[in-house]
Amino acid sequence: MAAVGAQSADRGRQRVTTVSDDRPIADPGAEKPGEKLSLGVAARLSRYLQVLTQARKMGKATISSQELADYTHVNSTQIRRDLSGFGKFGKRGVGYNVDSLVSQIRKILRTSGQHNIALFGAGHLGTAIATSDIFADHGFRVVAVFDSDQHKVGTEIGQLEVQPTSDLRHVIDEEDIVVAVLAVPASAAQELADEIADAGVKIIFNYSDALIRVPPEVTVHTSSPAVDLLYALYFYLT
Amino acid sequence: MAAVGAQSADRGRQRVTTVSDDRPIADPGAEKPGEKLSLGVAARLSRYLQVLTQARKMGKATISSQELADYTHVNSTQIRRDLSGFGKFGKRGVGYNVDSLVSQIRKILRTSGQHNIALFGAGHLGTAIATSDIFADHGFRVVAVFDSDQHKVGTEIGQLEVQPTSDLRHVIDEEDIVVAVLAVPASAAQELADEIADAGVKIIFNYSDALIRVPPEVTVHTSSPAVDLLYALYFYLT
DNA sequence: TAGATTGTTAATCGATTAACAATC
DNA sequence: TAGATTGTTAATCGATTAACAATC
Repeated sequence: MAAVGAQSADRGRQRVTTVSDDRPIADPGAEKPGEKLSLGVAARLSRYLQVLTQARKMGKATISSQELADYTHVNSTQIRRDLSGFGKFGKRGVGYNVDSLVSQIRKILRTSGQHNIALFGAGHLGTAIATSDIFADHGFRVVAVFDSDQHKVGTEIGQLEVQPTSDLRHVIDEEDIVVAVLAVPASAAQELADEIADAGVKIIFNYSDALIRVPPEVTVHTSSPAVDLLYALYFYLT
Repeated sequence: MAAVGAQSADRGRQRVTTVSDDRPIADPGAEKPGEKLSLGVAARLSRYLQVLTQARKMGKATISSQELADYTHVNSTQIRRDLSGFGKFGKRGVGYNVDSLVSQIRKILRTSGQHNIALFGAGHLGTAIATSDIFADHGFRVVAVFDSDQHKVGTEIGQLEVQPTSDLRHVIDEEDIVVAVLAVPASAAQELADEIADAGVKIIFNYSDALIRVPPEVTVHTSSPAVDLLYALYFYLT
């Protein structure tokens, strides 16, 4: 798993271990819609979703747990087990319908809706992000691009006009933005993160290599492709 | 967790549990240098390395397991446990020396050396990658940039001249390249991956949203920030 | 039907964590 | 010293997987 920087968000998720709990004992294997997923299950479901989305884009109608296993490197038994906890989504002898599995998993992850994101930094990386559809494919819409460079403010990226960073508070409020993507130099990251967190954003996706401190209610996910590579390399070298 | 193609790499690492084994009983907790790390341990060590590298860059001399836990969202006990399996790297009452922990983990992951990587695609994303030091900080050096667009060939990105994709075989051979980074459109990804795999590259880091099929000896890691976001969002929404 | 693939069980193994003595 | 933090234990919990009946 790409060390997804989201071991995070583990707070308040203590599992009930004592019997003194007053709720009925959960039917094992049948996940309750109200129950929180474990970190591992949520991570794997996300991963299935990634491959399914790609597969759908390429016109694939059905996919077997074995194919999914080939692409995700998750054991096929575990995939079937993960899915069967939420319903019987597959057809024996055939596999899973790609379209319907995508929407099932989205429902489980409660991310069926659209989410607005704000992008900070209109350099090469910011431009690449704003003009690609990697976010759009998963229900995220870049609704604002900010840059602190006066020369970039007012220029267009994709279909968006670059706005001055000083306007962030207003825009975040107006557009109901929960996610911010940071494509800025490391030197600017912490100060910007402070402002963004203060403006009410809950998830910061950090592409800089700065260590960012945020209040406990905010989650930072730092992208680090080089570390993912190190991890992959380890298994190649050994 | 980053599910890089290595679920299968877990073999031969069975813990000695019965006494009927003819080898001496392993000192539990002291990992053998010849033993392969489990997927989880390797992923977490990579993650520690990421934070440590950032911390070092910011001039931090020592770090406690609790601080590391705050940044990585891995339990502090587990961090100490992971590390103590390889030696006593910390100082009680003080913490871990950042510099020395970086080199210890690199040693454990066997990625202390320099690795040459080839970048495919000289668009915005490719340019962002080539001009950043995210890879350089972890011992990866971009030694070649390729693009199939004749207009881009010959131009300079960072300190590298863009080369025609048709030269890839020669360059990969010459420069001993094991890792390829794909920053190309999805439509070009599979064909390019075929050529790259055929030229002997073992790890492909895919930034496109194409599903890529490769021979078994090659590992594909597909970056998907949107899915990482979905995952983070799940824990925010619940 | 025959072949393929799911859904599920049962057993094992590894991950996780609280707690605390050791010690800087 | 007193406070802080590591290293380690012991117990529990969840993840993993082979195997196979069910069934499309």
